Amino acid sequence: MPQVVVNMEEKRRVKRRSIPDEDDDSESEEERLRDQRDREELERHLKDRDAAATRKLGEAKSTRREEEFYVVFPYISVSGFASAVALLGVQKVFFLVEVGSFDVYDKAVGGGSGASLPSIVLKVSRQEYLKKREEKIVNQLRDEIEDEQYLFDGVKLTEAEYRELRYKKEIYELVKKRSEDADDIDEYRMPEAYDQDGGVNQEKRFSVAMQRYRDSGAGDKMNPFAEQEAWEEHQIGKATLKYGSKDRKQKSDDFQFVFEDQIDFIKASVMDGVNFEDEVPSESLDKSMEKSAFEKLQEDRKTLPIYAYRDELLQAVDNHQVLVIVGETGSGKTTQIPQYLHEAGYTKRGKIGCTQPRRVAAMSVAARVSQEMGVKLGHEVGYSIRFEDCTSEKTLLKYMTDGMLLREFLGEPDLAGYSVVMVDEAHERTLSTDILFGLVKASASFAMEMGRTTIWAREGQIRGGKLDIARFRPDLKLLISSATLDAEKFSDYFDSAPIFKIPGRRFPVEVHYTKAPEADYLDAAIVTALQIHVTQQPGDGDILIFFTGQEEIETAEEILKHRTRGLGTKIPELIICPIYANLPTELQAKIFEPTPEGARKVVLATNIAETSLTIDGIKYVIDPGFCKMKSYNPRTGMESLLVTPISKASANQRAGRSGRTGPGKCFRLYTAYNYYSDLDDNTVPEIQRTNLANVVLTLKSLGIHDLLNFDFMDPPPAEALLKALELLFALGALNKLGELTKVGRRMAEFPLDPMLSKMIVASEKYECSDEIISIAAMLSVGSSIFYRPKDKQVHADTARMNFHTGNVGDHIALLKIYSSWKETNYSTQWCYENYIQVRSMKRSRDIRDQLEGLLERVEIELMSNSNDLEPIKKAITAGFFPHSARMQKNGSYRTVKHPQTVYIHPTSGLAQVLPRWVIYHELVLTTKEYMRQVTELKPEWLVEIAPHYYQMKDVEDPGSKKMPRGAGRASQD
DNA sequence: GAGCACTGC
Repeated sequence: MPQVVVNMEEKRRVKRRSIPDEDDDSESEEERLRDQRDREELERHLKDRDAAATRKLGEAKSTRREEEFYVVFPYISVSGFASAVALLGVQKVFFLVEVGSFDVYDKAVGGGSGASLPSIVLKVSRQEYLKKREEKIVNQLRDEIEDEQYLFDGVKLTEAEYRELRYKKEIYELVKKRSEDADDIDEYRMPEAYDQDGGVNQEKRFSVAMQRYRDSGAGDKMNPFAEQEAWEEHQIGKATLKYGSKDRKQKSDDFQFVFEDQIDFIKASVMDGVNFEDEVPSESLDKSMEKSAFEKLQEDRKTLPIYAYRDELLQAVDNHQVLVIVGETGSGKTTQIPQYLHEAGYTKRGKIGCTQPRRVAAMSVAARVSQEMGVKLGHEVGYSIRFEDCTSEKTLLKYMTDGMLLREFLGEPDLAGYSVVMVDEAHERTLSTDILFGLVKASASFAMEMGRTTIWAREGQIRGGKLDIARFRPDLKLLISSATLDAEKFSDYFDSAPIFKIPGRRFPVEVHYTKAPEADYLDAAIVTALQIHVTQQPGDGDILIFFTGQEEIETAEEILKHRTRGLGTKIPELIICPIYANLPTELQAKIFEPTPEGARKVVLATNIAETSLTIDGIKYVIDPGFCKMKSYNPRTGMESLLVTPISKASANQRAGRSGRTGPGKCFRLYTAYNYYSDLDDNTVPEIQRTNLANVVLTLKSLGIHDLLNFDFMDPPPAEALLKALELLFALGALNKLGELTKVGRRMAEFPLDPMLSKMIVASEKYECSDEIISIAAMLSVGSSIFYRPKDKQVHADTARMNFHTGNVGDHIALLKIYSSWKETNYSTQWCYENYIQVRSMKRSRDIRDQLEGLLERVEIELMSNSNDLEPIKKAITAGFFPHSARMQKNGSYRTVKHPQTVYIHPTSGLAQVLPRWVIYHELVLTTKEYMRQVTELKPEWLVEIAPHYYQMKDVEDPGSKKMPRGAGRASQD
């Protein structure tokens, strides 16, 4: 029976593991010793093949030819074990693994007896194993190759065909010779029971074995050899031919691809499937056909795993103010919980809000729930995302993006309209959820200090991390839903809030690791994909490979095309689908097209496929273990994108992508040891690696003064906070006491970086708000405006330079782009002609519209002054004066305030012009320290606009400035 | 002569 696991018991268990010194030493000591033993075993294993650890390509590859390797037998019986030992010439039992758990090494057991063993990993001799495989090659190749002999004589071959054939022949000779030498084939015979003629007819033997395997099905645990056979078959298939194939040429290609360059995987664990067998009961299917769609939806609701927990859940919500809900994918938590709460009457006291990290999620979930409730979207059920508020007075269930709720917080700090707030997907730890948590907790602990009475706090009264404008809301329920890993952490953060667990529904996923680290993961990924493609039935599932970015995806695409080119029908068709966020939308659609019969799709994706979009039909996931991650250096104010190893949470998320429509497999291009010891448990939360200027402004405008003591779940580096405070002070958003000024209050209204907000606020003075909001909108869509296809780079670049005539600077160029587009009545054709991405332009139009609305709110008149660029540049300077740089003699630049050497980004219109003084939008660290989006300015503007920040000595002639201190040049020189 | 993972307001 389902049960509420509210749970001190559960908590204690986990505590014990993480804090070993606590009360029960004996057990943790034992655990520690066991861990150590496992570790030692593992390290020994690693030492055995230490050459593998090299980063060099050649060496790493050579390790694939090691003399010993490991075979995994899951669910094996004792007799099965004995047969396996005999069959494979086992040299050593390496260790035992419990299947069905990630904690392979954690839970490895020492003994080998017992009636039902868990999985066994055996160390076998490669040579022995090869012999066995080769015997099969001989049988299958012989006839075909002999058939082809005549080709050498009569027919003129192409070079490729000739080599192919020769290669095949060589292998044949080699194999034949070896099996003749080793006249001990019988030693490797399949066990008698599998061998109807007791003997020599190898082909029959294999087909019998294969038949048994097919009959028994992959998941059949009654047949101890089923999985083993499947595994072997897979191994054999990888190295040789597709079993039963009639296409000769295909086989030779297999050799070309896989035999030479094969990657060995160890199946290490299985992510258990949960409840995947209890789909809609079949007998109810017929009945439901007759019912209305609405009734059917109601029935579907009852088949969700969460349905069984409905009453307990409502009880738990009733009893606790904060509840952490652990619901795995497919449990139905996002759609059902708000409905349950509504049915239980919570909506009588106020709305139920449910936050999502992504816009599409908020929209689609709302649409689904409105269907289930039989109401029109936007009435009782609605959603609210930026640019689109689909709610009304009637709305009771409101799905929204987390950033949207944060914005609402600004206008309504007690969330008066809500009776329940549910933060979904909290484990993703977006910037907004982290801030929301801090805010809610501050208000909750404030409530606890003040007791049960409802209290209005007077503004400014309470300091030290507590809200001063929030009203205590003892009736507000907070639900936090998260994936398994983080639940304890959330619970601890919210003063041991109870945890409610709901099982999910997904299919099991086999996880395979490489035996040795792969030095070139791009190549390894491609080889693995081809291995899968060639050896597995087409049509059984598509492949998803994770890469770090566009460039990698493009090269992978080329290599794949190159390797499959000219093979025509020799291998099943392979459809290559690249996907990344910057890919034009019409090309993105390709991945959602169903795979044609007899073909296989291979999707080359960035992280976008990890959470943001789901592709049906994926059965194989290849995970090289890297992604690009933004990091921010608060000291230099420099951002950079670094290729970083992913976290365990990420790796599991990726693996799970293969088990959405059926059992899946995940091939990790790193070793199990890497996984357990090198990968972090969780990705560093965004709040710890980003520029906090906007966060600080938001919190300040909510009346939170003491940011250094604000209770963040994972506090950001103090340096980043101080840097943000310093910047806000310089911009005039905060006064010397760190309090929000009038300027700051206006700035906080804009959903932009504070420097952009300041630029807009300052545009009032320079009477050019119309132009400035266009620039701000263009700047905030970022760098995806220009479209630069590989084959038309020159055209794209000349098109771009057209906007730079007169060396007006990048900001003005962006303005020109926007206004030209507007003049063509927002023409798509115009965008194509100028190599500009329509999507980005539409987005900047949306942002601009929003900003225009907000101008009214902060009472800034929309004024245009397009003929004179100087006021526009001055307004930009008013926002970006801390980002000034001066040219040095060698053409590099030096930032004025916190001196460091930087360069103009080559894509800038001013890259060749090199003005004496520039102002830049952002610093990025790529191959060099670059300033992106640069505009020329007059140095005296700095002193005029920001006298508190610059003095004359900062901006005078470089000649005097560059001299060392006290070198005798007075500043008046 | 570089190179922009992904969200969100």
